[in-house]
Amino acid sequence: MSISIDPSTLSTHFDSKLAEDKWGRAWTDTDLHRFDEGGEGARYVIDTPPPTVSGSLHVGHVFSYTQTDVLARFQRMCGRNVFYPMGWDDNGLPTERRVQNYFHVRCEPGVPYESGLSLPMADKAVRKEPVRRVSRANFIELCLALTAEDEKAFKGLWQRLGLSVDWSLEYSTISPDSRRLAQWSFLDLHRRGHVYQVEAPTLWDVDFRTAVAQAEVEDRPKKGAFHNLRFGVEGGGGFVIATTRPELLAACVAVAAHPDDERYKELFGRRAITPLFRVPVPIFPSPLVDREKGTGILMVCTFGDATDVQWWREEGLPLRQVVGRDGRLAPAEFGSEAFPSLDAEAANRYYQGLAGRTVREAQRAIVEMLRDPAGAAAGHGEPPLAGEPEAIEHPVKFYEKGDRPLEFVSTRQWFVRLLDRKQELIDAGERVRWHPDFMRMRFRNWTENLQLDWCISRQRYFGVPFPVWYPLLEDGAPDHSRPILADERSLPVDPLTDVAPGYGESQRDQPGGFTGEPDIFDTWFTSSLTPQIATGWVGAPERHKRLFPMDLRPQSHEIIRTWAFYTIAKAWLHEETIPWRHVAISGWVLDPDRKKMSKSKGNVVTPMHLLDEYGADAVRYWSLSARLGTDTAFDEKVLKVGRRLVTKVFNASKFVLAQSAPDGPVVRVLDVSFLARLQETVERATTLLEELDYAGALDAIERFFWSGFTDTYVEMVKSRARSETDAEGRASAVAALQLGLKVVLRLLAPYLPYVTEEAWSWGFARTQNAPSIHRAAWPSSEEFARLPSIDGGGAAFDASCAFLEAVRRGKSGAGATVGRHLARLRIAASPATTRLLEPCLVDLVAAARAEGEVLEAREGLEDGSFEIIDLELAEPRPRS
RNA sequence: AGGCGCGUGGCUCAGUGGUAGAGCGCUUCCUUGACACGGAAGAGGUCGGUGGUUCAAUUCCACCCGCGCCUACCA
Repeated sequence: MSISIDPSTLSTHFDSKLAEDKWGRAWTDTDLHRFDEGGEGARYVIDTPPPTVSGSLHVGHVFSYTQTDVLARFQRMCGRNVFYPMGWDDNGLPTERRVQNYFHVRCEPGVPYESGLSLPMADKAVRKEPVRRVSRANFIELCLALTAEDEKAFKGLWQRLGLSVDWSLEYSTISPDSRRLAQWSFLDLHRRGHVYQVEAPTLWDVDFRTAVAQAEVEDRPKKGAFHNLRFGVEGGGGFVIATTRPELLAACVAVAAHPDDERYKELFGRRAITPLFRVPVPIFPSPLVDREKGTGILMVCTFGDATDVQWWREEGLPLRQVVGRDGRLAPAEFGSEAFPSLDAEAANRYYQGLAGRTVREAQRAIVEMLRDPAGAAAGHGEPPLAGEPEAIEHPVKFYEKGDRPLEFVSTRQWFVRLLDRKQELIDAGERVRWHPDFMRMRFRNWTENLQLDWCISRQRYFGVPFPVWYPLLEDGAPDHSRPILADERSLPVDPLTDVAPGYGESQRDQPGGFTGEPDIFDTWFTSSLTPQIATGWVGAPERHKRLFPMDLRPQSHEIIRTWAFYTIAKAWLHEETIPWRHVAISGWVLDPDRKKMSKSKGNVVTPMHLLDEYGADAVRYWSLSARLGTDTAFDEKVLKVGRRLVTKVFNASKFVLAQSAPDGPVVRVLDVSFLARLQETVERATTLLEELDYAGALDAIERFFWSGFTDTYVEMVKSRARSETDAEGRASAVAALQLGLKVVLRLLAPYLPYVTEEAWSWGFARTQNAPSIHRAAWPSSEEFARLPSIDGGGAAFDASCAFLEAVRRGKSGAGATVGRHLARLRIAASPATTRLLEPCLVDLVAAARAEGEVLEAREGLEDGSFEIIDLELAEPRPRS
């Protein structure tokens, strides 16, 4: 059944805003993207990345999320029952920091709860006041309130973009369901023996005052200096060590040099004496020492770096923790058992000038002390500082969201044991298909280099609490060796308000009673469960079984070591499986100078004005023309190209559907040949999309739409589609045009959902019995099956295009426009090409605006090439 | 330092063992009956460098240079 619309009833231009509003609402009202829970057919299950709702949106969000959406839409049109949820990762430090700044507050657990506290955004005046201290419960309420706001903004953007998310599957990582699953995960890992707690040196951020995991650590180049310090040796003599951290001298517990280093060999086994504090420490050999670095001999402290921690363990060294959790030097009593000294009085005098100071301040202070000869290890002689500090630049470990270097601080933390499962995790990573494939290396590389088990406890507030209490001994100290775990039926629990099993509230924090674990989980401990949260997992085991492992995990490459890694680890530890079969890694959006966009650089592009200016379809086009895994410089030109394509789809649809003819089969060679090329495009695009190469598919579709359909075929059959004399030819042309459009619109639908839906609604929605193009079937070869067969397939169409091109070139060379009529036209082609074009010639002559016999065979010409023998313009026709 | 990726017209990016592609920008031209939020034609590249394999290399291999990222590097 062919369609004929009156184009004058349609607007001249496509109004993207109107369409977005109209169709966005229609899709919501009809539950168009709803996953069919009871559906028996093939499913396609997506583990959508829950964005951190930090309040700020940028084009990077648009970019990667659209790349997922196009795959979801493709799969849905292929008839799969698509499970496409959206989550919000709302808990964690970024949120806490945003809430602190937004309301100008700090969480202070000791402060009493203020019922009904709600604060406005802090203005300038408020910011000048001292920070407002609020209780933990109030702080959490503020976090929840602000993230709810932020989530609204994100959801608005997603809907405007046309993400075909099933919003009934929306979740957040702080919701009661997520808390329950995260706590259940902890209990399960505990049951399986995968978690442990230990008091041990841990990477510690002194500003956030929390432990952090290896995955959240990054190195930053920092200026520092080698300080050469003279150490004494018991029984006389001395040597010079080099250190970048002289402020840790009081924490020195040993001295080490390379076992083969002739300079220091005779020192091994003897004891060194530190300057200022005059602490005797062992001198031991270690192959880990680099003879070339510094002076080749170094001091071992509590703790300057990871090697110090290693030596502390291996050599059984004592603990002298001088850097406190707040980043200041803690009090120390020299002459005590922990801090021995040959001259305790002098040591304490020196240390008094350091205690309470920050690490930076302490370094400045101690360097001055070290210039005093009285500080020498022997109590006299040369000053401990040999020469001036030598400035160097070296990498320093920072928490990725922190501002001051991390310290190793010995604290009690919970860990998930991973180091003994490296190989299993690497193998699991190999069983997942990575797109592009080389991203697999990132995962492998990271896993192989893993140094520490996963520290999952954070000394923070807005997050999922550990479902754990501890008994209090008679002296009131908690007994961490006997944690009381929550009953899994009681989850989620908050041990700070819920009572430990077997106790009464009156026993909280009383000797002989219990105390709640105040720590919360690392955010990744919960976000690594997004597949399980989305499926329902323990609460819905049957559903979980149906949906897990999932099909697709889209994400960006910088979080392979966190999100992908932890998610694979969790799935392995809990169920000995992989969480998903495919991972699609999106690239970054870079600024036009190819620099990473970041708030601190101030080069972030926000998306809303782009949607207003170019329309959602054009913005999607920009996102979808970038290949997976490839970083893309933001370029507004591509948005313009997208908008041009949208316009073209709109106009071409209008034209095609305005043609009318009685129903009839496609019979003409040109029409069949055109459709043969289209069919190839369908096959190619389908193959590429199945391989997640949406950008390659778009390229193929767009190229055909533009140069095969609108620039050429439409022009070739314009005349016949309106013919008053050739009824059969007219029917064939209109049928082919409409079939072509019907196919092309569906090919473009996942990319440009709004304009294709609009055009679809003009007729195909009715004739195809598919009210929405997004639930219409993806084009397949079957639709081309009833066409007559012709020799050469698309060859006649290709030759026709080349013919038209030659004519246009000729006209342009003669200074005429495409539409100019020709008084005379003679073109030569090879005999084979002439034969091939014979059945198409009527159309081509009409399209050329010529008359009569125009094509003649000539030996010696290459097949498919044309030579203009004669071309004479007709007199310009006056406009009627 | 190791690994991975990238280097193609002014710009953004495709692509391929056999004559180099698109869009933008640029030049010239056009309000033709879907479309000026359009259209036609044209100029513009020794495909980072050097070797090698091959009848043939921009494509495969080796080395080098430049850029980016990941990992390691706090004495």
